[in-house]
Amino acid sequence: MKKADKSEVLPQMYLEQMAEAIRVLGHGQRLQIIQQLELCGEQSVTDIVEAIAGQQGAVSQHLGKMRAAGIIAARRAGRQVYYHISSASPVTILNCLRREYSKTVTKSNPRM
Amino acid sequence: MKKADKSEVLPQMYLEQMAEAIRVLGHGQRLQIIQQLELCGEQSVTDIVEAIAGQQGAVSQHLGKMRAAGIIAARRAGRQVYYHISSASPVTILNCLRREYSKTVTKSNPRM
DNA sequence: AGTATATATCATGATATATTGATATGTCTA
DNA sequence: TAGACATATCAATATATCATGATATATACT
Repeated sequence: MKKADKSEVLPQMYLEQMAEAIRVLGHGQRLQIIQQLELCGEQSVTDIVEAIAGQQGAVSQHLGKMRAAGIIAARRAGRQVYYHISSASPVTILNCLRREYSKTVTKSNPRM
Repeated sequence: MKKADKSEVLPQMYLEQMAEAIRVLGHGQRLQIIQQLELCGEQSVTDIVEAIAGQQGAVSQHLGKMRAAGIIAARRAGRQVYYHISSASPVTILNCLRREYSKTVTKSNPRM
């Protein structure tokens, strides 16, 4: 097992920003979108709307939020806008959680 | 439009639960706590309160939330309760983001 | 020009989460 | 037992996030 990289403790301000980034991923439908993009590489908004059976407006807002966070990026082709994952982190994080998830959920502990 | 291979895609319900788990980490002070525990291995509530300069009640609530999510665990010793990280995911996720963070932030793209 | 299509944005009510101060619970020690 | 200390919980309010329906913008086509 690899020894944790004890690189310095990050100052609270950075953690705040990281927390913000994490929160962007903390939404079921947004994870669905990430999964979809992971699977198909690139998809138009309409593709995504269909794939995850969402509402157009809502999906567009999710895409906007994730784009603002740098998680995904877009390219316009005619009237469609194609999105793709632009950062490794969501995939890494999802994989990490998929792994955690497959384990039996560890119970917490006795009441105190 | 590409047809999604549904077998590899996690069902929305799981994603919803994952999103919930992710959201627990999406909070600056909670990341501070994780970092502190990562650094010190085990700490009492008071230790943590001091280390991150938080309010006792708030810190206790954060700890409770993270414990409920299985991220950390606790052990009582006398009147203190010592917490430690009990799941790899927060560390993995934090490292992942630390890595992302060190890169120059990629700008998104033109207005559409 | 006008119409259809794709996407983005806005306004808002509903819900969730955070923050704070106060108090309750549990545990030790004199 | 009382009193101090450590932790947890509660209640009230503030703030953030979501979902929805409506509308705006951008592009293509005729």
